[in-house]
Amino acid sequence: MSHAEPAPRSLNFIEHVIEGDNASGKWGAWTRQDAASGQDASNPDAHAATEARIGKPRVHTRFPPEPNGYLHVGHAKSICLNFGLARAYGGKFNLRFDDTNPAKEEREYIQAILRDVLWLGADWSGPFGGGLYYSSDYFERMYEWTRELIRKGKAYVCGLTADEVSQRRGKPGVPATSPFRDRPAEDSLRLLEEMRDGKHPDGSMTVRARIDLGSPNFNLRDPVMYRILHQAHPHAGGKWCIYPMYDWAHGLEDSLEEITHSICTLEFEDHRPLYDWFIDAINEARGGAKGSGPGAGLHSQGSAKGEFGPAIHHAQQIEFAKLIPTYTVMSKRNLLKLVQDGTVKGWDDPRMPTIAGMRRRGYPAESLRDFCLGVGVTKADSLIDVGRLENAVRHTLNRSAPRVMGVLRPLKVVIDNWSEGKTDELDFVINPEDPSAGKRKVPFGRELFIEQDDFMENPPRKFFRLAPGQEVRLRWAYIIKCVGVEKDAAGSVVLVRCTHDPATRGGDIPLGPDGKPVRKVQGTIHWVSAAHAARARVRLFDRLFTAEEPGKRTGNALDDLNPRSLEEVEALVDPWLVKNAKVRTRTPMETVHCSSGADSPAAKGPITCPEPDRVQFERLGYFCVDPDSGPEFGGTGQAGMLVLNRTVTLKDTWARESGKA
RNA sequence: UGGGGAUUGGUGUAACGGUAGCACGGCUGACUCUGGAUCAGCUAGUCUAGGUUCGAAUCCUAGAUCCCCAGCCA
Repeated sequence: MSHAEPAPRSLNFIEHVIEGDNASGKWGAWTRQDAASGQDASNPDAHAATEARIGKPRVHTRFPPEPNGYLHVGHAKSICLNFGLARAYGGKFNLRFDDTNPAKEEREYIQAILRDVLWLGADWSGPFGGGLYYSSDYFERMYEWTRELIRKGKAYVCGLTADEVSQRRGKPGVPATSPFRDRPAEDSLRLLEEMRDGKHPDGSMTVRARIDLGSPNFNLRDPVMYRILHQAHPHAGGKWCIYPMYDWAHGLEDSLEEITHSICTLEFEDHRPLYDWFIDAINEARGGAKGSGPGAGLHSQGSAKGEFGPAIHHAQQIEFAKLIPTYTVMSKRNLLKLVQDGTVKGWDDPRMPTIAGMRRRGYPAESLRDFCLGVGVTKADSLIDVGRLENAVRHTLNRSAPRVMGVLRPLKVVIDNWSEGKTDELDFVINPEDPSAGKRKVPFGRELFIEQDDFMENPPRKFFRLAPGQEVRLRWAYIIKCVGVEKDAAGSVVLVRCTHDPATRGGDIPLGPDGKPVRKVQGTIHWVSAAHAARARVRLFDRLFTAEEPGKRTGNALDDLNPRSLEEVEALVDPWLVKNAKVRTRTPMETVHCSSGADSPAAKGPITCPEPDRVQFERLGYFCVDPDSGPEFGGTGQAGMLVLNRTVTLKDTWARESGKA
């Protein structure tokens, strides 16, 4: 063992389960037919992945969002996990809308979710994609299965109202009750049909599973399978007025899609016995092997066996702890409230922890993926320092973002020994981390602006910036020396007079006879030329909440809102931005394989996504173009207006140190 | 009080009876035309009490603490 082997990445507990399943052959192997279904056949990469898949152990995951809001960073973790597993094991990943409750769901959310999932790179019809599905496309089958369970004596139509069910729920040790539990199957079958036909009002009756009214697990106390809801559905339209409950539907969806590993969050752990019960109940008196392996799924054509047909597929559910970052709220209820209250300007407000918000804020998809990968997967509740997400963003952007100079809070500087009207063109390194990015020119003149923070009349020790009598380097320009200040009536410095050293053009200090620089200048500050600078409206964001865990104190997260989460300043920026920066419209994917064909909102055209250009303002942070900018910047705002978002600051050890003092 | 989960440095996460490791943060220092980046070093941990064992984060017993569940939400 003389040479170092690259350490294999340690597996998380879900990967251990999968590797165990693969070793034992639990889920069988991909067949030729199975391996390609759900994918875009015209994609050559998909074809290659399909060929590679045939014969390998099946790993099929899914991400099942309800379209009742925008996706947030917690969903991003689930997407990365599920898609990442499919890719790592050469399997497939489905996107499935869990659209069982039309009261809360909207088409706008469907579109937003498609955009966000694709933006993150979880391409459901690409090489590792299994297609796009809607639970509502399965309603007919679920209805048939419901009839089957009634016929088997495992379900019944219950005439209790919601309040009555609640009153009769029982307590630990005290069983629930229902007077309708022994209703004859023929009666239930007839009532179910009437429910479907719209003959009964909302809330008047439900279909319930006959399981165990005394179970210590309340999910098993005859849970509701169907409720009446006379409401149009964003995907199914007006076809239904009864809708399946999530608990009844979810395992069936996984079954139909032949999902192997159904990954969800911890709160569904004690629903698992219910899902298992439903599948077992359907498989009772059916043929074929129960419990595992492909059954009567969407893509297989198993021959009918047993009274009710072949056994259906039974996915394995695995639960993990959801992602909770500090200083943010994750519940859709709270996020929706922020939007409806007008606390933020919409689901994609850059302060929101939504994927759309983070994209608009300037976070690259790659950073989100790195972050999600980095936090790991376990069953232990964990609070993730949101600074970790910000670090991931800095890490990506440091390598990729072009540098530019801009002054947020301008202070005027006049170079006394620079002649009026004279302009110099200086070389500016576009990205020191990426020499291939090259150089460009930046204009310099007699009047400049620097950052107010970069000048102090009475500086503390170790203030390596501009101060009376002190020298500083202007980035890529000249060494200047402060020779005087002018103040307004209130005594504030409004203008700094300096001289420049012509021998330091480009920012280099001349070398002495010994080959060493003749003097040392500690500080370098950024600047813009007053005659050339462009104006920009810059939005500076702070955390939306002031508490690590919003709502921990009072129970209401909104009590911890940060009243100063947004500040807007008029900045002066490098004119280069005006010609080069914009919000670009990307088309992440042209074709979409979908269970419901041309009826799907997704099938109505390519999915487009705004992707803002990002830059680093040297010494300040990363910024991106906001769509509130004018049309010339790819936005929808007032013509000529450039609006920038501060994505994240640079690490600032000076601010921390000087703050301590 | 019934049921279901969880507990390893400040934070996140490995180790599956055999040297408690990694990442982030923090602290030093080097380097630097961004007080950025980069590089090097340091820092600090098995919830508690018993038990089994040559050996326990890991197995057993008892306890503590935290999270989830009693929607016709998902």
